[in-house]
Amino acid sequence: MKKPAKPTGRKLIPDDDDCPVRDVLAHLTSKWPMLILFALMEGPHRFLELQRRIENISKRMLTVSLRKLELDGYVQRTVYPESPPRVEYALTPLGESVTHPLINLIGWAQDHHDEIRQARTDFSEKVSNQG
Amino acid sequence: MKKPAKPTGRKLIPDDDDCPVRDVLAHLTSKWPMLILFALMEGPHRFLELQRRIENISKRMLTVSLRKLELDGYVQRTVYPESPPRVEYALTPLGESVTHPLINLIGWAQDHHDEIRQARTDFSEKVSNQG
DNA sequence: GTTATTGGTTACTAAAGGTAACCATTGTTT
DNA sequence: AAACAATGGTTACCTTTAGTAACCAATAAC
Repeated sequence: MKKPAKPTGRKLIPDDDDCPVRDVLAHLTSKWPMLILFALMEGPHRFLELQRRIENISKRMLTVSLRKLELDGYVQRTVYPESPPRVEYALTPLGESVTHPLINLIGWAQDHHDEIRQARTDFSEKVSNQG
Repeated sequence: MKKPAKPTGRKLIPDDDDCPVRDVLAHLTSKWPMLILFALMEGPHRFLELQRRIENISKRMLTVSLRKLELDGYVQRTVYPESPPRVEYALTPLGESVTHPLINLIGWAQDHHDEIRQARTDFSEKVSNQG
């Protein structure tokens, strides 16, 4: 059953699967994947190096996030058959490519962090004044 | 109890609350908030206009996402005391400002969407070949 | 033989995402 | 008058994701 035509405006995005916002960015821009990509910008890292580098990330979340980044082609995982095992994670060309728009966004966030925190304070005060 | 000094590398980010990635971007870049910001770039919208515009978003998710955007100062909510009620959502200057880095990111995602889907296919094949 | 290192996995709980039904108000249709 | 639609939500509920702590096998050092 097709959806009935909606009266107002046109669709913002054609379709769930074809929508880069939903399909690409939601994977990329959540908390841990972004921090992992930034760590890897400085060169390949081993698993526990990444964990030590990114405070407060658990092994599980690191594994899960790295797998997602590998799945989408941002990160290359290389296992060296040594003992204890050595596993290196490195950016692919696609991963390097995406760091540029992400760096812009990070820069914006740093520049406006105080402003956003002020907005949160103002909002709380406004709400409590209104009852 | 303070954490013992970690031996390898320095911290990527000083502290959870001071980290713009965790504090700013994770709020901003998830699926619905980004789509809402893009809709509002074309001008103020009413609640149900937004819902019709952004396919598959429920009223609850729209409310929740709009409240977050309002809290962080990206969106201004204005109630006109009419009946039936009229509520308009519009970008603040901060909200307009953040659209620029977000548009870059969207552009990247559109340009590389096929590449990412190919990477997913390749990864699935690689995994199934390895057993 | 206990400890530490490696790179994870498993079982579990807490939080967020998401749906369908409902609400009060007013205006329009029957 | 009764039913229906439109407004902008809220409530109760279920599902999916995020996140934690404990555990694992293999090897080397003490």
